[in-house]
Amino acid sequence: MHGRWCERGSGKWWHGKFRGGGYRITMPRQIILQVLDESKKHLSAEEIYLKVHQIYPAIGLTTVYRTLELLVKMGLVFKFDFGDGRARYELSKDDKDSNHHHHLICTGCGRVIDYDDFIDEEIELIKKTERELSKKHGFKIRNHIIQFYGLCKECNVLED
Amino acid sequence: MHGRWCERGSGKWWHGKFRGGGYRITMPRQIILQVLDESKKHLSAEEIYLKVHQIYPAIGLTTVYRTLELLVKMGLVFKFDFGDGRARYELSKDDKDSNHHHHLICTGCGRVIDYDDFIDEEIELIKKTERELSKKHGFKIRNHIIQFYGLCKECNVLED
DNA sequence: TATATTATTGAAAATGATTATCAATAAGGA
DNA sequence: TCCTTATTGATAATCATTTTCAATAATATA
Repeated sequence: MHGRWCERGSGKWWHGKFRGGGYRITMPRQIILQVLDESKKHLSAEEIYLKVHQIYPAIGLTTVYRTLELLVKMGLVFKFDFGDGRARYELSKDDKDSNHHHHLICTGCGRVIDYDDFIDEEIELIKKTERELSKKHGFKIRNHIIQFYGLCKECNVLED
Repeated sequence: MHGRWCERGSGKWWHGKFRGGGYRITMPRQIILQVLDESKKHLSAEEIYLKVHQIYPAIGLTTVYRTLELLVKMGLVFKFDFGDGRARYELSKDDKDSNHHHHLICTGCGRVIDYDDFIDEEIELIKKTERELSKKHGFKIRNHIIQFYGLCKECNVLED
């Protein structure tokens, strides 16, 4: 259960981040976050717009883009690119690495497979690498992308 | 030394791949590959076009795009996206993992740092992961992207 | 080597995702 | 409730990448 998007008073986990940044809590922003929260998949701006539009038709595509940009800047949302010309967005609740995953992309048909059955090793290594890079280059690392590219079973057959 | 792009007879390492695929070896393609070969950095289509244009002004931007697309399809070139709205291209000579590297990207100013001083573990783990994914999902993995996102030293200071 | 076939090319137009503009609206503080 | 100003939505503008199509040039063939 995710709770109603319109709960009074209490406010959502992200309300503080908004207020702290001087950003207002508006209907479009609430709905866009709701949509992102309810769909675990990486949606394109247009897909988000369509879902948002079903809940609250008055919201325009421009606002969706603007809000996503803001959310990315705030670190609440992560923006991916799978090479098909449109960006994908995903809520980046880094609470205990839940729902975190990497991607396996078929360059033949564009299919994207999420995988999250990392070996613990992988997570350990990422953390270690982050620490090293952070130290060496003075970066404050916030996120990472790991994507493997190749041909899926079907596309493999068609190949040469 | 890279040799002249126009060597006779002998032909370049990629001639076979072209002939085998039924693709013709043309001047634009030779020059584009030359430019990619001489510049180790990830260039955008426009940047490639400008360099190509200096060598052989008759080549148009369209051809650059088309050729890059072909090279990517053939697996000779790899296409990256750093989130600034334009794709980057890099020769993917997978000869002994030379020149292979990962990226560290500043979401503040867009700066991109390559790093290739992997921990041995890192390479091992990637290979292992590739094997596992390959087996589990039936993919024939050809390449991967690993990118860390964060704020560089300068942008870090400006932040909140 | 000359010729036929057809992949490739370049210029210009089209596309499609994303961004800027600007007047109207609504959040949140006073 | 009123005021200030962030936010919004419709439209137009951008800008990277694709498509179109007639002209050209790389190979195969004679």
